[in-house]
Amino acid sequence: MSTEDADRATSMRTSLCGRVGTDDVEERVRLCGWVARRREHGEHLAFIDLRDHTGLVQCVVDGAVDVRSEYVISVEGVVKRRPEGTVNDKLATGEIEIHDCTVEVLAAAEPPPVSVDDRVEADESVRLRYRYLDLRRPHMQRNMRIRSTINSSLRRAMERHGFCEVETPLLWSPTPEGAREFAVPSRLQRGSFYVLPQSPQLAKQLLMVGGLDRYYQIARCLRDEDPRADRQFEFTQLDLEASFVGQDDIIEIVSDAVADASEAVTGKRPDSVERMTWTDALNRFGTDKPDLRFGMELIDLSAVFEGTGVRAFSAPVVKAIVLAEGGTLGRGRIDALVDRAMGLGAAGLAWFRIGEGEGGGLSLESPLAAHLSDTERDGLLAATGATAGDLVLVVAAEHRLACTVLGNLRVHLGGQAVGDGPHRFVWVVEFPMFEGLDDEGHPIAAHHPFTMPHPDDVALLGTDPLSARSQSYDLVLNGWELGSGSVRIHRADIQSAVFRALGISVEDAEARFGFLLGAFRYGAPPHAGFAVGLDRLVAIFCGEENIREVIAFPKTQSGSDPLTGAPKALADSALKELGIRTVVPEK
RNA sequence: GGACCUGUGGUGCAGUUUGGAGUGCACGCCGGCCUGUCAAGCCGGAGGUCGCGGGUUCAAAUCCCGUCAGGUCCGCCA
Repeated sequence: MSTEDADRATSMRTSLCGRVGTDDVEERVRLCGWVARRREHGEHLAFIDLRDHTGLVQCVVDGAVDVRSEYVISVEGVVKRRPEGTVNDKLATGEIEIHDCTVEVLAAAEPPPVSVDDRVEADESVRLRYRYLDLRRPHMQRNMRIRSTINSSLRRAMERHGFCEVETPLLWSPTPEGAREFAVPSRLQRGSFYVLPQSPQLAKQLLMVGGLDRYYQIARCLRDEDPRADRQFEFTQLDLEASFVGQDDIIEIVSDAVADASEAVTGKRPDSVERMTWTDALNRFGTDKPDLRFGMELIDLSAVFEGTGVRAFSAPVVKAIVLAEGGTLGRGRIDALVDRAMGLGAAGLAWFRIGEGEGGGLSLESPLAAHLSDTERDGLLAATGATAGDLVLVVAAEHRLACTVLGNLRVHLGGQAVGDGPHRFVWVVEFPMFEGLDDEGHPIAAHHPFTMPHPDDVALLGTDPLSARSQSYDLVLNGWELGSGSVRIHRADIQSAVFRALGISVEDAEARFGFLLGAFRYGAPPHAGFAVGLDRLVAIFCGEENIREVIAFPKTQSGSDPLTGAPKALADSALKELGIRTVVPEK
């Protein structure tokens, strides 16, 4: 991480706690910060560890100085080398200390309800209630600064590529479809509402029609969907859109930007970013966001069990994963895996412990083993390549389900903590245009209705829409979806065909997206774009498994903010002004 | 909307399985001692609606029901 804190001298301080060193010996300094700890040694000697965002420095003071934990003080004194034998090599400033100190209390403090020490764990709800104290912890300071470093390197990358930063409205127009939107009542037009944008998607397309050529923004997006470890109501994206570009141009630009960010944080650029098709990702990893840090790829056993007599394997697709040395898993653990698979929709999960057979071969141990023919047993062993001590897990189901269930088990069994290992970026391309059917039998847009179909599949829109691929692409890092983008439709005929496939009538489209379609009538350049989820990117670079650790003031899973108490009831007068009556469900 | 986990002095935990007096540990806090500590040390002290409500019982932190809060996940996230 680059920490260029040149000269931070102000009218109140001459240096920073963590920056005072042996070069400053015999210098007179004035430092400001918080009292991290105080160690008393009788009437006329005490040590104060003074903390600011750069670190700790030890101040030697008279025992009469009455300062306590988290007092804000300024200390003026002389930097001295520490006496022989008292150097603390656990401290960056451990070779020196501040002597002859004059201490001024700038603000007294009550004992903090949560420890500011990184080594002391605290419950997250307490941390969030006192987030301002939690943020003082070196760990949170580090995360906030990594986030800032990433932001600035992304901005620099975008500027270098000729992108223009434009701010788009937060008060936007409802476009029913997609994520649930946060509504904002209009005071001047009672009964009407703005919504907070799920993303600046439509705005940035209008910017392309507006001839901006290349737009970017570090944009806040808001979606009223249940929060998770990797999701908050509001989140931040590096949002971008460019004209006269295709998929490869966007992939190149975004790859370059995230490589810059990676280099800014870790000091080295990631290896060239792989690409795989959505179909490959599903078949090999059982997910559209593969974690490439480990193997355990899905193995297709459909051919082995074609026409099988084993009822459990009579399904369109039979797939497996091998858990190396998983044979030692007890029945309890295995049963839990079966439950997990069934919870994900599988009819069951078959398992085979691989053992040493007679005559040097391999044997299968499983409730199903006796039902397998010799050919099936050999086929299973050959296809999986499993060896003695391994555990083979098999799911037989419809194709998509078999893949996703095993993909889930693969991550569950083989996945590592977010912070572990290298950063394995991968582009997943050629997503399907549509995913499944809605209640009325219309295909559901996989990305959004403005996504350009794959050039080879335009004709499929009218005949077999579910087989049509799109020109959309996701960036995946270590199993986390970092962002997605697509080439957009700029031609009216293709847009009509997509709306038709989606079951959106001309009137419907006009009512919902009329402003965009209108804009497209006046000369829309071919354009494409992307959005990088910054919270997730920062979390991974910080080694965090939860994005709340990289957000200054996050909300809980039920959407409240323990610090402010939000959300709260509005005063009746405010409601009246907005023309709102609330209906609270009876308890 | 659903499943599971957690809730015990300011903080982190043990105690809950097998009901028997708010019992214990560590940190912090307050007071005292201490001139080279560095998560200082030693001595003493204060601090509790065992999340909340109900039930079972002679007796509930402990068992049962409900509820609230936090977390993980499913649904949801064009």
